[in-house]
Amino acid sequence: MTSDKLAECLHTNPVVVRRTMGLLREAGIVTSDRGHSGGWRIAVDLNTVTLRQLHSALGEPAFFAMGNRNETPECLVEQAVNAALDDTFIKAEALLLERFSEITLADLAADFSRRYAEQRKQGR
Amino acid sequence: MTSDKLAECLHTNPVVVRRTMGLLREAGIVTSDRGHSGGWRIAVDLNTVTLRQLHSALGEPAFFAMGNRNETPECLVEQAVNAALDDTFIKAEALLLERFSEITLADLAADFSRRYAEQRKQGR
DNA sequence: GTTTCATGTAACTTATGTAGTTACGATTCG
DNA sequence: CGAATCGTAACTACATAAGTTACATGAAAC
Repeated sequence: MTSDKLAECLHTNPVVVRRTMGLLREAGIVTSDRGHSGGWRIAVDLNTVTLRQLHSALGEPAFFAMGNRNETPECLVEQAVNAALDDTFIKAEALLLERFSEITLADLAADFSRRYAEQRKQGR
Repeated sequence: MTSDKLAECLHTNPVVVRRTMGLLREAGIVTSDRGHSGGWRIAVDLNTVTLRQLHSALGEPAFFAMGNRNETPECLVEQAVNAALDDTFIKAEALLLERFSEITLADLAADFSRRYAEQRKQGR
């Protein structure tokens, strides 16, 4: 699929698509071809790609909105707060990563197919 | 403590302090007094205030950086992704809220005192 | 009662990060 | 060759949060 087509599907811009897909290509998850009949193609079995791999490929963006903390503050109050939160956030992140590594693109594809069949059955 | 003094401690601006502290006042956690020898005062026992209450008082800001999802998308792919993520994020949020409700300001104060004593012992 | 010191709050400015856009070069296929 | 497509740099637009200014309101000190 071309960047233009993907951008249309995602309601965004072809360049944004290329930027993001480029990261997936660096991780070996997709390939791209230039020129006529070029575009993006999945390079691996959907069963082998997990959300965790995608997250990693995309640069491990922060899970938490409160992650903008100074990790080595001089302030003792800040240190105490960090100590209290670190443990909590580390556990929550571990939980998220674990779940992410359990979900494959094949799972999502299967769920999509189910929803698609359901929608057709209802005559929409 | 005055907003000016707090702003200095927090390396921010007095108006920002008032905005935030105002939310805590609405929740009954602090009081404010105008005029001479005015400022902010804690209104409750530190043992009774949890991080969860603070979070709630501050308007329950989002925990997750990936929370900007359309909750009722037409797109079936989006629906499938949401279904996969919702469960995960709900569990993680529950974990965070649970931990937040276990941590009191008294806990933080105690940890601060410990750190302060430690620092003094080391002659800093 | 006037002065001084505070908060309360509206309005505006600044900073930051992300997404979007334009432009054009590089490459591939027909 | 020429059309299609990605690669990428550079710029713009936008949204959000923080910072700032300004001034009104209220309370204590003298």
